[in-house]
Amino acid sequence: MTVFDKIYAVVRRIPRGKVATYGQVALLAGNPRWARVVGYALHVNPAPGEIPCHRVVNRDGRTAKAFAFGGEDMQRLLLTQEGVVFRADGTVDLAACLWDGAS
DNA sequence: CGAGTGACAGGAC
DNA sequence: TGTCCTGCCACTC
Repeated sequence: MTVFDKIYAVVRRIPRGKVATYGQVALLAGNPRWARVVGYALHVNPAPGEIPCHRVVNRDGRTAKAFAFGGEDMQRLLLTQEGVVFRADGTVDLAACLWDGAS
């Protein structure tokens, strides 16, 4: 069980309509210092159809610019379709849609 | 094997 | 309030 596997497992647990921050995923994966690794893990993203990487945003609720599976608009669209609330500035309303990790 | 880089976070200035 | 600097882990050159 590598760190990547843990990260993927956590990301896969993110329920539909909710989002998690890199720090949150890193913490659930076992170590809060793995935020960068989380980013790298999602960057390589071996299973785009299985790992909802679009549900992972930075601590500001802003989506990553270097998104590789369809662009920022695609990520925003996918999240919106799942019920995630976006603010006017294009950021996710973390106060309402942040995954608590209890699921 | 050593150095550099990266979808980040947190604390400091 | 906003921006800069550092720390961490894994991966590539």
